[in-house]
Amino acid sequence: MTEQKQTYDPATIEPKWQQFWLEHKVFRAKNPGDPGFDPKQPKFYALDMFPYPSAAGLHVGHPEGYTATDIVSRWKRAKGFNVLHPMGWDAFGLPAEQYAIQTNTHPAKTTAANVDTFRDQLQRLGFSYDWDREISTADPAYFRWTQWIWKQLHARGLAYESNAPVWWCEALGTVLANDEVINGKSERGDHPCERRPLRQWVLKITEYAERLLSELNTLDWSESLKTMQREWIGKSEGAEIDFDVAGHEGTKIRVFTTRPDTLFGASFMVLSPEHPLVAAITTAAQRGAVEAYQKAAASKSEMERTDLAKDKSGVWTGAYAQNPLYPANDPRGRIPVWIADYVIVTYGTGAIMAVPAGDERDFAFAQKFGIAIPGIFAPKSGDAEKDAKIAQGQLCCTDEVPYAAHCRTADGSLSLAGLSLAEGKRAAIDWLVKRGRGEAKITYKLRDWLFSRQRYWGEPFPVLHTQDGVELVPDAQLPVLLPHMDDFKPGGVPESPLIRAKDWVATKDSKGRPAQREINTMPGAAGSSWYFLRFCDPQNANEFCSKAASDYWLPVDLYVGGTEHAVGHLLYSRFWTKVLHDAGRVTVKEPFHKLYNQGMIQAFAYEDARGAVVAMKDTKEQGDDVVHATTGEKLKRIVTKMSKRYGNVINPDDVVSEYGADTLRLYEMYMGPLADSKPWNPKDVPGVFRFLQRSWRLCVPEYAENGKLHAHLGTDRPDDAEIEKALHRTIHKVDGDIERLAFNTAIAAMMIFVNDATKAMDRLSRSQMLRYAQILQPFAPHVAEELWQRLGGQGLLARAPWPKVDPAMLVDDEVEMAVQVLGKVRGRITVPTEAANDVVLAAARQAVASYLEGKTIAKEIVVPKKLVNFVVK
RNA sequence: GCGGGGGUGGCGGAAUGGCAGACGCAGCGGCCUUAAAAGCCGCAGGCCGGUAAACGGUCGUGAGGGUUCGAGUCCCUUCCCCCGCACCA
Repeated sequence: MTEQKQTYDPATIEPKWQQFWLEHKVFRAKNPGDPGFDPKQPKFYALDMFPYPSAAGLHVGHPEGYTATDIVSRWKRAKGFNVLHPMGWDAFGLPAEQYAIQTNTHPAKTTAANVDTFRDQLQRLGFSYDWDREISTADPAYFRWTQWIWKQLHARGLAYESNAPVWWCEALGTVLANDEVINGKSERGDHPCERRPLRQWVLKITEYAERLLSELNTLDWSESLKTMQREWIGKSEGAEIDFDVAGHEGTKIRVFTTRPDTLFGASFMVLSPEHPLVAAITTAAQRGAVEAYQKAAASKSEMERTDLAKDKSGVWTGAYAQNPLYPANDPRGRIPVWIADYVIVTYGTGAIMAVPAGDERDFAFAQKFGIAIPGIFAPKSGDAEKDAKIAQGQLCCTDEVPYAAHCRTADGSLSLAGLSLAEGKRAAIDWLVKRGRGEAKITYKLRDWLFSRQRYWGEPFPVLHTQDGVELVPDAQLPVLLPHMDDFKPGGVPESPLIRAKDWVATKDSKGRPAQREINTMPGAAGSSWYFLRFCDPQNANEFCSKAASDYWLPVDLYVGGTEHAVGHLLYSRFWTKVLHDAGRVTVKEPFHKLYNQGMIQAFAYEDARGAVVAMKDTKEQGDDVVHATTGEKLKRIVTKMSKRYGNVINPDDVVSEYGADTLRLYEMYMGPLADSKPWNPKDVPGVFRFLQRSWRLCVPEYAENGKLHAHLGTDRPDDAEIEKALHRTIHKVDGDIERLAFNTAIAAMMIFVNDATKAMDRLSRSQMLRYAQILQPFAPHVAEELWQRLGGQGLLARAPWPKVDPAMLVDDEVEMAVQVLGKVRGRITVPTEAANDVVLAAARQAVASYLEGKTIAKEIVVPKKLVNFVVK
């Protein structure tokens, strides 16, 4: 007999099962038409936001969301669902190209290497992906269809070339989309950007603004995320109004306003400095000042412009506009036209009617430049002083208040007094429409999607520039491949590095005449805008995704990822899905039914008295404190992002080699609620490892022949009633907690079970341990599978059904109830669970008799199975 | 400034308006061991009283008020932190 120590050793268990799962394609999802596909089986599509395979490898943030969807996937499989749980690579993009420039390695090569690393790392974590569905956006077999979808957009008039100003980033050598620029700096790298006119491909996402907005309501997304999208789309309802310009017959300035009802209070007008009419209407006397202001505004970066937001600036053009409400000779209708940079050329019409009485910004401007502020409201709030100020235009009012009596035209055709705000708007618009001076108008902040980049490492456009204009590459000739190049350095404005691939650029059009290929490439978000579709049918060589496959799998039932894609990726994916829906290619209108944002995994760092973060290598523990290693200064612990600079980055590989993948998965789920940001605490990791070890120990004795279990688990024996009850409760709790993505409390429940079971070790039955392994499986699949096998479970645990909960096991015969007097617990009683109130009360009175003595009971409250409260006097 | 989320032990966090602090970490005590580690068993919010234990009292979920028999949870006021948007007419 060879007894040896049987320790829980993830390093041997985990690779064994990973290999088994992979080789036997255990997690393969069947599509309609596949052999063995069962149409009666319900489906579940659990999707992760696929990673950009960076050279740095996997970050501990990745497995957080990935573990969450994996738990749900494994649980759904056990519940009888056909589960689609795929993984792939968002492989085109700037970093690979930047890296290629630095190291002179082709991005295809580095990307392939990074993908291999990521795949290895993910496979070491035991995720139940269907690896037969692995896709990469940089794979020609994939981007062939990205190009094809782009052609669909083009065919529907949704892709066009534009020369409008776009965000140009000198440091990155490319243009960027609106959501890639934050406060005038690039999201990636934080480089300054500026607006420049360049020829670009643009997608008409604005045509879908209304649907992108209204169909948000059908989705199971967090309110905050929906709000972010709503605000990004930025719908405003109002009117456009034409103003004549004095002395410029036929010239009209059109403004957009959400408050046409305040037209009576318009006392000046503001054009953005870039407005096309500025030059025409500026008087000779003002020309110098106006041009100087325009020049200054143009040279200011967006950053500076917003920095100066507090202080209004502007210049009068010398021109006057005519308020359409007043007759031409009425001085109230003659309003000066200014230019100011608080009016943005790209929003609305780039011009506003300024109503200082009803708009804070206009009020501030009027005050600064001494422009009249005609009062237009007659509020009756009870605060007489405030009301008077508003009436006289000394105070700005943006709330709904009654209109002043003088808000009426001379002929009485428009009179606002007595109307509500909504009625006032309606009346003003009707009046303007009738006279051809304006119309109701809805405006969106959402801009069209700038869809080209001056870079090498992206999808080429299937576009030829011929002498007759743009010609598209026929479907049969897709994909248009990237040419091989050795030098990818940005070529500067406006050429992408592709311009140097002369043999590639020079080609022939369909008539055999010389033509040039489009040298811009698609942005990173192109491939990720439809990958969830390709996962449904990843190997299809004839279509981007068969309708049968997308009809079956879509929408995604659960999509988990970071909040950083709130407006970019998620909006673009919704847009493409809607376009493909309109084209009759997919049935769903929305791709992602339930979306869940995981929080960020942060880290501890230590800062000194000056508030500067001290790198981890310069700190040391001293008793309960952490001090500066050289100066000995006591440091303060803070929670911050993981950063190379601070030296507090946790590498998932290290955690796996020290504790195993099951521990990593479990720890990340145990840290706290999935949606919360929370710091990684290395000291907490052994806690969940110990839990797995205790789970192991329930089945495997410390010293035994290899593979041997506790003797009592070798035979079938009746289940101990107490343990059985605890087990059913645990299964029930874990079920409910997975459903609501509360993995931390599910794990806590299993810990309680293991603690109880450890104390009753010799009463455990094999059946109980098998069921425990089943509920542990979604969280810690390797150790669970190993225990299942050793216990002689039937087949593979990964394919075993979820254990049944007997509702009778969830109720006790007796319950303990707290007895309160005036809300304070003064005693406890144990009564039959279904005891009548009077029985409960009798027991309760007895339990707290000493507190009731000499008092009158004013009220008795019984909360069944919980407590009794006596209100006494 | 506007919008959203949040403030609970030494730390991460639990709590359908019903016994605050589950579970884990760190801490303390014990068992095991020559010893240590590991493991196992147990204790553990603060304060006051009690030689001590049992126990008893009292305070306690950022602060202040309110509703309620009862509030971490609901309402009002206020402070602080995080995220998003930011002159969008």
